[in-house]
Amino acid sequence: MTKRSDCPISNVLDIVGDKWSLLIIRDLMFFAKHSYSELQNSEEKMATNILSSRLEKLEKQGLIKKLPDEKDKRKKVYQLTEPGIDLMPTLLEMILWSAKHAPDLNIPTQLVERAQSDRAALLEELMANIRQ
Amino acid sequence: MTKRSDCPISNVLDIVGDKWSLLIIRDLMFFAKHSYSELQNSEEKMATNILSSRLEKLEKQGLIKKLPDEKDKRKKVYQLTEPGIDLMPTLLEMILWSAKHAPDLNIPTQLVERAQSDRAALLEELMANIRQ
DNA sequence: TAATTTAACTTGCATTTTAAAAGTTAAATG
DNA sequence: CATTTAACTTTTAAAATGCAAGTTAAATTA
Repeated sequence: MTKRSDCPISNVLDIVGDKWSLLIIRDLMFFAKHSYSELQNSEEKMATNILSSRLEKLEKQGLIKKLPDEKDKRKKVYQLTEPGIDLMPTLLEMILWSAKHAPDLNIPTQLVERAQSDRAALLEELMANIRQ
Repeated sequence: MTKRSDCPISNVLDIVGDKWSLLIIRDLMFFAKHSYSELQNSEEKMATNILSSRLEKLEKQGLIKKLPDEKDKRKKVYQLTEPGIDLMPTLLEMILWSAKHAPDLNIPTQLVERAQSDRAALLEELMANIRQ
């Protein structure tokens, strides 16, 4: 999406403001999915053409990078970049919002409790963990 | 949008995961816009039919409420509900992301600095301010 | 008080995006 | 060597979006 304004929120939405991009980020972030087929098999079952176009956009925007898989030449490895990893706080806040307002969902309770008691350290830990 | 999974992130995206909804929330939150025409005139210039359908959806989801304007009977007043106000931390994180990764935009510097030094209190203040 | 303007929409239609299904290509496996 | 797997691409239909114009009720102006 082309830039609509100089607003910082609008800017984020121009990059990941659709139904699917943040679910790809989620899968890379919380579920350690790194291949096309793993991403394709996530619970929400996104169409392959959409997955393909979103990966391309996210790569172009610098949120992920795509590397050849050394073990299996058919495969590609998708990884978060630093800007991608920096979306962690935003995603965490979405989880917390749902924990509060849609408590019937699959809420990662441990994470929520830790976020309430020890937010900064939790984030550091989660993000460091992805970088490793 | 119909519910795609029990994931808390997916849940938020089902509600506000499009190009426009969070800009409406932003305008109610940071720019004290409360009428249709004010929302319509925001920098990004959303089409009136889209604005109309998003307001309807946000109201149905309980993030905003629509009240008659007592002073001008032609007008409606749009207000954030508590669930809507609770999106503040998510929007703040988006601002912080852009402050870090797209520093050429219109970044509210005061807010960013305060978020870094005093996040919890800042959020309480901003949210209380909307409730008033 | 009649004419005009304003606010909040709705409608119609063209364009763009998304979704679903099937097809392609290269590499790995049996 | 045949089959399967992985990562796509293509096709076509359906849905969402964008733009322009139209509607209705209330307020303002002449």
